[in-house]
Amino acid sequence: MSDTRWLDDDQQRAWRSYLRMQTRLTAALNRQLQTDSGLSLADYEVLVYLTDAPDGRLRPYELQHALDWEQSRLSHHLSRMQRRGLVERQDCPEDRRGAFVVLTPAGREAITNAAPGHVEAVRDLFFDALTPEQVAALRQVATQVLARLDPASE
Amino acid sequence: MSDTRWLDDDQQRAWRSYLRMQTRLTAALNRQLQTDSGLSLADYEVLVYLTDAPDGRLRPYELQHALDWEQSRLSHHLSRMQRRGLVERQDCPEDRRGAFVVLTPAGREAITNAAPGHVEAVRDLFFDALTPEQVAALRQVATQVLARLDPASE
DNA sequence: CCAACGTACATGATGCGTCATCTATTTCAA
DNA sequence: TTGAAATAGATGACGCATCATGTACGTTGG
Repeated sequence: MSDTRWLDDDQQRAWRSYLRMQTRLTAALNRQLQTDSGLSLADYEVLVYLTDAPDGRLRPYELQHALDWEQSRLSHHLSRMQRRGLVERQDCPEDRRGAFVVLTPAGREAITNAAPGHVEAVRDLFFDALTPEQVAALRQVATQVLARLDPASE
Repeated sequence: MSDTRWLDDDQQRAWRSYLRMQTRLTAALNRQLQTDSGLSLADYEVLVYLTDAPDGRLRPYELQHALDWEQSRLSHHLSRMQRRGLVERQDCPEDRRGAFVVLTPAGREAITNAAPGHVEAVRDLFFDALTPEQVAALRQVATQVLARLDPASE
């Protein structure tokens, strides 16, 4: 109840463009990964962090913070990846509540095979369409919006 | 097999920032809409287009092109919205394969109630974080990436 | 010491999105 | 005109994401 301040035409157009880019770009990247490697974007990100970890092994909560995912999303996702043989779960002796997620050889192979094509696609569809200045500007935009979303991030 | 050209550090950082903004921003907007109005972002977009149509009525394929959705996504989504009483389906006499989607009074009420809060959130989380120049730059970025994704768009 | 509280993780339900596939109708060309 | 192809739409299966909740273990203050 009150006079809502609507978006002006420029803002509307910018917003719609942004939404459309987002939808299409992630769809395209997902499709590329899926058809070329049988992985989803989410799989890919999980595997990246595991690959960079010592022994390909992390506590789920570490992964969760690195990915900025909800806890239950990660848990469900790890279950599916485990079912497909990409990761394993191990008990954690130091904290009996906890666990470890470990990259399996199949998981390591999957990310190794997937990475070149995915990077290629990101470059082709995104970076090659933009100037370095635009990339820098976009990064700045993202940073400011993130600060707005989560004032406590840093 | 060959020397993949990886992303440099700036590109990596920009890419991660972008992905994180995307995830968090849509999550925040979805949550706002959901808790304040019981609608999802997808519901909202469907209702917007229906509201702007004569008699609140469109052929599904028109809606599909306007939204830039896959056909089956729309069909499933309309089924869910129909189940909740937000829209109805009607037969189309001119093309017996086809149909109409019509806004119900409940649907019209839902979008009317939801719009101010949603616009407010978009403004607050997005536009208020950015300068007009940044908004223009982002729009340009989206346009270029979209052109890259779909050379035949226009 | 132990009760209260916090943390690590799992699970079931449900909505969302894609793919593959199916049906019905229209269109178009030989 | 008729058969092939294109178009409009629905549906089932399945992976993805969130919310609510549950369980087990650690931590801490009295």
